Amino acid sequence: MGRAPCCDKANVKKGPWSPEEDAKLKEYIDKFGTGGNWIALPQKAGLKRCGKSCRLRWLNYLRPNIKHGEFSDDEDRIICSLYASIGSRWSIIAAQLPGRTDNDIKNYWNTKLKKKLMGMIPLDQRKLPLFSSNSLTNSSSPQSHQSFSSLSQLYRDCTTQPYYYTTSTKSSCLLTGYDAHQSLISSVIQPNMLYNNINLTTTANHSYNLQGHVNQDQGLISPMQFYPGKDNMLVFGGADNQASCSSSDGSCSQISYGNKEIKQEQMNGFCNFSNNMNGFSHHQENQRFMLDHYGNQMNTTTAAWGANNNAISTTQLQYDLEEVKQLMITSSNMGLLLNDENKTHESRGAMYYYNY
DNA sequence: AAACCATACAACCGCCCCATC
DNA sequence: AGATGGGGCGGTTGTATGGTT
Repeated sequence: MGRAPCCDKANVKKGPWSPEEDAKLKEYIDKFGTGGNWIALPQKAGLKRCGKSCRLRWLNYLRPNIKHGEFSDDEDRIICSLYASIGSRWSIIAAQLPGRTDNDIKNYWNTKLKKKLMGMIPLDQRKLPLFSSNSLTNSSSPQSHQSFSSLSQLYRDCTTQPYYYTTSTKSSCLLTGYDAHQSLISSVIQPNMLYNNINLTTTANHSYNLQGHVNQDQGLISPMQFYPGKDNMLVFGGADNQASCSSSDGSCSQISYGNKEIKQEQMNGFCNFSNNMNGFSHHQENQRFMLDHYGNQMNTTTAAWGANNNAISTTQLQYDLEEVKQLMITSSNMGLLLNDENKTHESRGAMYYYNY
């Protein structure tokens, strides 16, 4: 048995609001407020509208200081950045943009911004290519501890660096890289977890060692939050589990991506394997890798987040557009990794929660 | 000028979660 | 414990507007 409707659907007006209705609603709320009861409000205000419709009209259009019109570049950046971090939680995003409503931002995202960003990512880069385990094991030794004072360092160009770092914190690591075609790939590596061919262990001094395991016919399947879907649409995460493929011979015809099954024809470039020991060498020329972690700095953010959902660390917003573009691809599964310590592996939209 | 089409935006719907009574 | 209402979301629809044929 479903819920009782909030109003008599047959006797309420629907469709666009007239100026008279707007005036009635505004006048009533200006005088008496909402009274904390939207359902009863329309009758009191003399409106033949559903309470929810009144609420929506007020919140999205009539309340003071609503900003309409073009979004600025700064607003674009904030929306992209937050979307990459927290997914489609429009109300939280709207809270960072004074005068903008969640509905406004949602519409803007769906009709303009998403397309704008898609246009910025060339088709041939919308792929998730090979990330050979060989590239890890070819590194002679772990690098010295690498700490990051700001998230902007996340996208440091590691062209001249070896392919992994150890980190000095207790969080998981985000491993990202580019293949020979400059396509971005990314993976979350969790402590003491054999992840495909890569193992992350904690050392005595609480640093992490990231070790690749040489295996002739296996590579790393990247649990990306972004992959090329039908009609070249961007598809963002939204799954319970990371991508996985148990095939050991590279003949995987289907992989699971959370609750989605992605068929071979859809995942061209998504799942790739190194089939020979020299798999790395032919990528070496243009390959760039970097390993980063979300450590103490993000934990500070976590504390703020826990106290106030709207408290987004400003440092998280200081990306240039290029970084935002990459964030779109890389960070949606990491953004909440430490944002809410009380939730574990909850799937909601494009977001992941992990608990350590 | 009229018909058609694409786009942007406002608004609605159904569902869910949570707080309150 | 269950009912109710507020708030939020994704998805969708309706309408106005502007461009093209």
